[in-house]
Amino acid sequence: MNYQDLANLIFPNAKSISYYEEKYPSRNLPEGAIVTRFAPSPTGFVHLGSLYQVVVARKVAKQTDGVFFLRIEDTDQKREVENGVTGIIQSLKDFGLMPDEGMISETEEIGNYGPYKQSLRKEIYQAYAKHLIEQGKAYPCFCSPETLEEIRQKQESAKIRPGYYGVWATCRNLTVEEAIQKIQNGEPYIIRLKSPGREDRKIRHHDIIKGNVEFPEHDQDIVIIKSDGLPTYHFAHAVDDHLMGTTHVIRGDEWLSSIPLHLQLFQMLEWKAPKYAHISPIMKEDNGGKRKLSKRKDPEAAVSYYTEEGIPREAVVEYLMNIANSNFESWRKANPNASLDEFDLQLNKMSVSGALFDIVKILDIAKTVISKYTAEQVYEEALIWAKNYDKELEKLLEDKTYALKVFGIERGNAKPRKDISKWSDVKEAISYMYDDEFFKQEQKLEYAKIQDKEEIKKILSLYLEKYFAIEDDKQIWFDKIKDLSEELGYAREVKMFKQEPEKWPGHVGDISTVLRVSLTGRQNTPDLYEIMQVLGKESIEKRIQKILEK
RNA sequence: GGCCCCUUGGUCAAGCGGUUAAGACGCAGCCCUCUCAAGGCUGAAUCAUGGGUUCGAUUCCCGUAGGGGUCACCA
Repeated sequence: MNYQDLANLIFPNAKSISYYEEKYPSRNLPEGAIVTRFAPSPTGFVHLGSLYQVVVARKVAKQTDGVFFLRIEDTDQKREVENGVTGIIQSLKDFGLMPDEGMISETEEIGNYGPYKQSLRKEIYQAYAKHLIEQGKAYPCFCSPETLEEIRQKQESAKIRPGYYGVWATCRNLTVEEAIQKIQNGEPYIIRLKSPGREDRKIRHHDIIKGNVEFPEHDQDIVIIKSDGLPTYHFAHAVDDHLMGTTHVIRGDEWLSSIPLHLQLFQMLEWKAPKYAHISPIMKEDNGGKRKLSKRKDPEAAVSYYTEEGIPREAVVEYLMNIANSNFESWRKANPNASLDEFDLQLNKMSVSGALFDIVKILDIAKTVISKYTAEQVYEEALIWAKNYDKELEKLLEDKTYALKVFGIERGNAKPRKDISKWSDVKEAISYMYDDEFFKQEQKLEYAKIQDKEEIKKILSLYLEKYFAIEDDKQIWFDKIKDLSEELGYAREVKMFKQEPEKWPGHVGDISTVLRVSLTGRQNTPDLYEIMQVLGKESIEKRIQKILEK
């Protein structure tokens, strides 16, 4: 009886590993091409931190003519969520971050290195587990969860390192005969790695982001195949990333401490280990302290939050690029309209410590992003958002021709307006451009310097009678406002007024404010001339008339 | 608790033994032919702490404190 017999007894039907090595040959890619992946559990939920990993991983793959693929890690059936894969793929699609290879729907996939869903790869893992058993590098363990718990308690009370290792790993010393006997007796078991590591020795490793790190060798006999026959994360990682030709494992830094184990796994399987880049988490301020952005506590942790708020996805991606490489910001300033593809993202420039999440910064980026949109784009995006989240806005946008005029105000020029940072800002920003909405709130107009009702009426009626002509160009329009001011005894230039303020009751600005408030209900608006052009003669007269009548 | 990682303005950060310690967001002020957003200019604000090493430390080494991660048949 030898290891071979044991292996055959445990996995009688497993194929030889050479079958898989031939089936998945190494990729034929240009020198320096990076193969990366996103490997989430199918919970349907995509965390901002995951999106961050995707942005980074996909970018480095793309810029080296490599491959970015999506692998679903569903080896924990307890965590299985209905349509979990769909949710993930939808999020990637929303953000324009679809993978080159891997799962593309709940059941479909593309690429030659599949299946890309781990539960479908069961026999592959078993083949490799068998291979390890044959070499005496893995063994069946018959310890029950209760036994394991007892061991842990003994270790704890003795204040020694917990775990299944060294003298505590009783099953590693079972003879082949004993193991076979137990299996034939029907005792349940799992497969453990026979770790060759020693805790008193150190390993050194270079992580692309974290730099040089030193750890004790891994010496735990970790589980590689669970009682359900599926592999644990660690084993699946080694097998999959080897077979799928991953060159760079880019993942959250909660995995950093698994490095000794993962390196050991690759060594025992006699494979070249991939390079690792451990990304620092995105943090959140929590009364004084910092903590990881949390799915439970922070709505902004869910990628769906940005969709719901109407924050353009481009802005989120740009923000993430910003966190990834701080030189992105100056690149963007120098190349305001360049595609992200042109930016060269460097993994080794990524920060080693976690950045605090900054919604203000995202919003700042977002308003710049939106300012570059055409009126048509703003309309389309706002409408899509409105359909899902704001029926009133959807209704306002019904008249597309008019909406395009509204969105065209101060847009498309060299210094486009920057006052919308999310689609949920739109209704507030444009509502007064619609008569129905305007008249709803028109009764509570708040004027500024000039408050006197009669004076206001005087200004408005004179303007309407003598100075208002919709066909005026901007210069004439403004000159007329000045003339109006002068005729009413106000300073025609603000500067004149500032020099001798006692000489006048006010200046052009005060007069135009009266007009602005009367026409829009607000003291602050975009360019009044453009607003009036969009409003049109009829609406303007109606709005002013209403005030004069009161 | 063991092991590991981290620490520059309020926030993101550049820096890699000698600098007036960049830049961005935010904040304040000024300017910009009418308000606001934007833009331009100006300003306030930073090297956690104690020891070394060195002619000289933000930068290198050690300790301390603080923060984070990890110690499953979860990923």
